Amino acid sequence: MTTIVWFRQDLRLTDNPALLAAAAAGPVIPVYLYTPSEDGAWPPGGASRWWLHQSLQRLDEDLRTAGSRLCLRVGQDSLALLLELARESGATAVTWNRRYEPERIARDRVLKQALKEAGLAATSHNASLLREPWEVASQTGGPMQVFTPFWRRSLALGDPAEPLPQARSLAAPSGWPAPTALEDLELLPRIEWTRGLQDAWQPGRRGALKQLETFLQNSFEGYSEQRNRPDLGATSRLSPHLHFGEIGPREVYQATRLHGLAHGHAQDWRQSQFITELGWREFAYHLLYHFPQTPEQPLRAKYAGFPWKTDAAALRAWQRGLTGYPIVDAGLRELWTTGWMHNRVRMITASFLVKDLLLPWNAGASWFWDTLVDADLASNTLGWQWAAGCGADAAPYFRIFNPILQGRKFDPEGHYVRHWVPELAQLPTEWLHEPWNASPATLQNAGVQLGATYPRPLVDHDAARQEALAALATLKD
DNA sequence: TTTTGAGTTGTTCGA
DNA sequence: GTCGAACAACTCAAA
Repeated sequence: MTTIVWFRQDLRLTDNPALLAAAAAGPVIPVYLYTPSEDGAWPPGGASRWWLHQSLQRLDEDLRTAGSRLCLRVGQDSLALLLELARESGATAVTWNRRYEPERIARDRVLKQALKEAGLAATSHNASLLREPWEVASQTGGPMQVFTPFWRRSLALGDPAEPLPQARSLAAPSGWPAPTALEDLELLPRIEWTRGLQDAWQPGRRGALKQLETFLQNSFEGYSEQRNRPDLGATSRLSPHLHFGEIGPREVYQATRLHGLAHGHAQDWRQSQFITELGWREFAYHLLYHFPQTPEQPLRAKYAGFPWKTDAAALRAWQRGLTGYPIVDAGLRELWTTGWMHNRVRMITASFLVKDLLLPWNAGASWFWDTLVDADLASNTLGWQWAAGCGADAAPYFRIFNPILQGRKFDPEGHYVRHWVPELAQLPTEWLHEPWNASPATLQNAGVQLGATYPRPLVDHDAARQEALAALATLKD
């Protein structure tokens, strides 16, 4: 039996249940279908497309090493493309690993039925989550909305399945479908702006494994404290690799277990902050699955009436890292340049957008969606709703980040700000996170002219905080 | 059914 | 400078 293996967000050969099952049954035709219109309101943004281009190239190389190749197609309709590929190749089965975006779930359900009606076997698998979103439930069978009990229940189900081995060999079909060039997917921008991405990342399986190994060796031990320091590079940076499935969470889980056992953490590696972060990824998918409206609508309905402002100039200043708050600007510039932002700084910049500027969280979510290489509908939605206070397990209304204190606390030497906001690099650390409070002589010595070489603060944080508290008070039913 | 305890990531104020 | 309390009320999960 020849099987079409439909790659989606599982761009790897190892721990890939769809591929393994197909390879056991006979020849396989690996395909990737680029159909952005099927992602509804959330087609991949520019940074994600760049990553996807690189990752598909790496996947094709890996498949060729295994005696196979990746067949690409572009279109509007996955079903039509799959039926056409089946006709061309004589394949009698289609298999894939599941995606969990609401739009995709609905389409996949229809598609699977249609494939079966067309006489093709159609099966799907789980490659991207430790547990299916419906496996974890409260005692009454409903969805969980608080992280800690969710994760406790998830762990109580036992360790997730071990990762699957790579298929030993991939038999080629009697004839390959007509080739489509990767360039025809037009994933790369017409204007060359991807230098910063290229310098920061190595997309693909090999880069993912290297990243994981480096992280476990160097940063796993002090992770629970150092992960909050954007100046230290102590996070795993696995998010884009996980998003595209170049490595699976089961593999990360097992590698962490092996590392933990080898380093004397026989009991407590499961409770480690790093494993808990995998738990947050699971929780994000759980929430997206059970509350499919949340990419657009606040989970807490009363927030639909929040008096957000409209201020295109302020939004643009935030997007470009020109708010006048150094830690905020550093984060947004890191994002713009590398397609990624440190998690602590994501919280700071998000809090600034929604609480200091009173701009809608959706505007921030959209910007992140366009600029992140790890843009993931589940995680992005959870993060922004958390920051805005309208999501599950949301921050209490009075938790408003002070960008000066956050900067001092988590970038104490100022290395992070100096790197991303070089026009402030000569300022003494004392004033780095609040340049407007430095004396004229200090500013002059550092070559800083507020309002000229670096913006004055867009808003006064203390006043903005009061305004946010007042706005939140209007929500009381 | 009712009750109870708890809830990723913070800041400010006053003693 | 340090420390603890207050900051709303709500929702969820489990007993």
